Amino acid sequence: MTTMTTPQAPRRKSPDTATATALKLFVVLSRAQRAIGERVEASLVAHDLTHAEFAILEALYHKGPLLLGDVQRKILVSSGGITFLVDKLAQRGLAERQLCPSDRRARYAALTRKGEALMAQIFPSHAEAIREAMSGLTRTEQKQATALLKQLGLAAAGPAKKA
Amino acid sequence: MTTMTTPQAPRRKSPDTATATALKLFVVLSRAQRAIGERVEASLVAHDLTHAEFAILEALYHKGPLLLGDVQRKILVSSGGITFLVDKLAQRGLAERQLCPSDRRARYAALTRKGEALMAQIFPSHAEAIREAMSGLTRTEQKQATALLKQLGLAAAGPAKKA
DNA sequence: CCTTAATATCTCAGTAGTGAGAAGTTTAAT
DNA sequence: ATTAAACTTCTCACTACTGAGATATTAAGG
Repeated sequence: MTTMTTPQAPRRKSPDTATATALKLFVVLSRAQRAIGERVEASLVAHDLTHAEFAILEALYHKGPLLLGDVQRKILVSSGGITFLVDKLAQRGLAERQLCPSDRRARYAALTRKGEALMAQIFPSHAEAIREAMSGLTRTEQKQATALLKQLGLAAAGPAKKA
Repeated sequence: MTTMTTPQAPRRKSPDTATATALKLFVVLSRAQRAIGERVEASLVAHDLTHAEFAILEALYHKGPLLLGDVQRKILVSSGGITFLVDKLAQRGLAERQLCPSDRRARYAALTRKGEALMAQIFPSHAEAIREAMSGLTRTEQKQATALLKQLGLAAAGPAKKA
């Protein structure tokens, strides 16, 4: 601590360039996702919705009633999370559970009419907020980025890591 | 996948294609970041470090002692967060606070020798985990993605939103 | 049937932070 | 010096979940 007067730069040896390239991508990926996410979330707080809550409403809005497990896998929350989130939406009258006739363990989540109406009202401005948040890239660039990120995400999510 | 009009059951009217392009990018960006983040985090749990904790250690490891405010801005946590996180690292003997001679409000965070040793041990495998997580793209593709995401992130973080 | 395993949801204690406001300090202007 | 404004860190109540285990149901095999 006190005695350690570093007389030189505290730089370590730089990693090899393949790793350096990956590290750089990691940083910009994290920052871009964060910046975009914050802008999009700002368009939801006015309606008192978290990103996960909105994601559920959006899934139900575009696909109709879904089993809780399917919603869970689609929006990537934990089992406890989907129960909690659907509870919150149900308490607000935006969504409801429905029985599954063929499997009594399972439940559907579905929008109520109020939930439908809310989504019809706010989805367009949400989409517009995303379009605006992405406006740092041209549409062509957005498509390039989409292709690259899809490939990256599938490779990272899919195969288990190996040495 | 450009303009297919499917007048069908729970399908809503599709957004214009500029918005559709942005929405698609939003989805793949979120998913890629999540998949990558989970893989990288898996390389940290073995050392009982969260991503934010590691980010602090990494900043101090590569830059030497930093004012708490600078660390906060660098790793993008709240003011309460940086206090909390440095407390945790200090309790584990990995980091410590130091007085700032020129400003008695401020504190430096710095690695202890134990923190230095830990980073020297785990940083290489962390970098390798990132390289591995990014291996779905070639290095050329990684550089393209980095350029696009940097542009996207800067545009999204920088200017305040305007319609 | 009965047993065992697999699956779907729920419960609830725990986690990793956030954010508003407080306290102490510095700066600039009076 | 005095005041006010701006800054830096800290406190703490709160949030939005996670994840392990519980409960209920279904599926497969003997």
